[in-house]
Amino acid sequence: MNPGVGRLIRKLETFATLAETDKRALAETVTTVRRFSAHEDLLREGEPFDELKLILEGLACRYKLLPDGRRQIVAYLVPGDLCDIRTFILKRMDHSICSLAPVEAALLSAEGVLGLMGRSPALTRALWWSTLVEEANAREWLVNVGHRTAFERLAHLLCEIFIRLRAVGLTQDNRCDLPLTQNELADTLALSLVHVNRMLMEMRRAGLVTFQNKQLTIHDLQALQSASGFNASYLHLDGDKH
Amino acid sequence: MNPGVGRLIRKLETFATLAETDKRALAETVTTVRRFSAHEDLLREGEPFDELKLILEGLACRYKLLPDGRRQIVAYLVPGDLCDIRTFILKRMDHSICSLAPVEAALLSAEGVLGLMGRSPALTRALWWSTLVEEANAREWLVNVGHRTAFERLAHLLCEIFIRLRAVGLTQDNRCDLPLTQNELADTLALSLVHVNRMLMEMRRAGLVTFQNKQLTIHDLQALQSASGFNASYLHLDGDKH
DNA sequence: CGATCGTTTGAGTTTGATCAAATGTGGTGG
DNA sequence: CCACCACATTTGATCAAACTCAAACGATCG
Repeated sequence: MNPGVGRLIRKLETFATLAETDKRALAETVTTVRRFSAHEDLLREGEPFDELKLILEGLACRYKLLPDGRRQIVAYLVPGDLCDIRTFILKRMDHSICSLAPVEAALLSAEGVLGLMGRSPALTRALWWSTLVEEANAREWLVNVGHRTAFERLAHLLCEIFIRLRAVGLTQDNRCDLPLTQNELADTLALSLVHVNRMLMEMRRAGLVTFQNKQLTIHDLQALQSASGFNASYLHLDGDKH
Repeated sequence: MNPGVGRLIRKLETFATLAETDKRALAETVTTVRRFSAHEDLLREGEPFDELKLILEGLACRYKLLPDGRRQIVAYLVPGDLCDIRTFILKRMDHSICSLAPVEAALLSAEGVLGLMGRSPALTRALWWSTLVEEANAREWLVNVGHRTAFERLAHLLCEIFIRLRAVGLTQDNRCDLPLTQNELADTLALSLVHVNRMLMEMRRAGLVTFQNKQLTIHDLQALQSASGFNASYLHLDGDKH
């Protein structure tokens, strides 16, 4: 079985202990692994589905387009995240998903996962949990965009990204790969590209953060957190375990 | 059984047909009905729980406080909405819930609902669905606050509120009671009170909307929708039915 | 070695915030 | 019924954060 599924299972197990049989069965729903290049849509608004995508490697985002062509990125997807579990329930996506860097995704049989959910309430609840964590994330972003200054907003986002990547083992010390452009940060934070750039420079000058060549280095996480009012609890990385 | 539960059941049934026994059992989890006055917390961040609250009457909101005391309202709750179903899963609330007007809420036995969910996968999925609709709502608000002008933002919010209230039968023609202050609109839209007032006046002058004495009158819903780029699909009021 | 994409810098503008004060309204108690 | 108070709305004036436009600079790549 593909080892990438392990990240998903590990994530779900921060919430609930799953039976060995469930874990094995989940891993067996993987049909193929597919690669996407950067800036390719993994899933488009309103599209049908017969498979679920699980991010194994790379970085992707959920986004919404406005009539005038501007884009709001509403979430990031890191390895271990499921793209479209909500299509089981909602029938149509109200947003699209796009790779930011090359992505490797496992395709899970929708039928298989549905069947599994029918047999395992524990798994169902674990998947429900994962969507609630995303909801909490969206709410925090709303606060971020609504009530924080540009500097705080950016600092908050960088804290979040770093800590999420650290949780899945994708950081080294105080650094991580972050295949984003300043433009994409702007689309996330609802700021202009120019202003994002200025805030990044300010952070660099202040010795807080360096973001260059797709590498993010956080020189003082503590300071960055308090500068942005960051509190990781909304990420639910520790225990919601019952 | 309390008739107010009917609104919840009707809402859940836009998603899935529920068995008669499930519906009856759900209604029977109601232990009491409790009244809250305006501006009273129904549920505070981090609080324990042993009951679920279902809004029967009135208006409430989810909100988050910032260290500096400013407040972001992140959702409204109307009759038929459950306050805290996510505490089953998340264990701790990462936000609080407060009444905006006097509220009547049914208290459901948490134990009872949990038991019911254990026996009825259909109900579990219906409740999951209801949380996903809230997530979609939060994402749309993120777009609203991030990318729309003050005028559009306010127009969009008024469309949403009106259409949600209409869906639960709480409008008369083009009017509805809306027990909100301009200050609360400001906390929702991440605008200043003064600016919300100016936008409201502008809408009134344009003959689009009147909002006075806690009464909202939408003179031209069509125009208001197109002025704000409103598209109701994120509310999932029609069919996600399988 | 252009070409393309991303970053950086400067100058001027605008949206919406802040501060301050007037006006309106509803409720309470004398 | 009136005086008063608290709260909500309205208006004006000033200010600042972030935007837009424009252009230069720097990498990376075929």
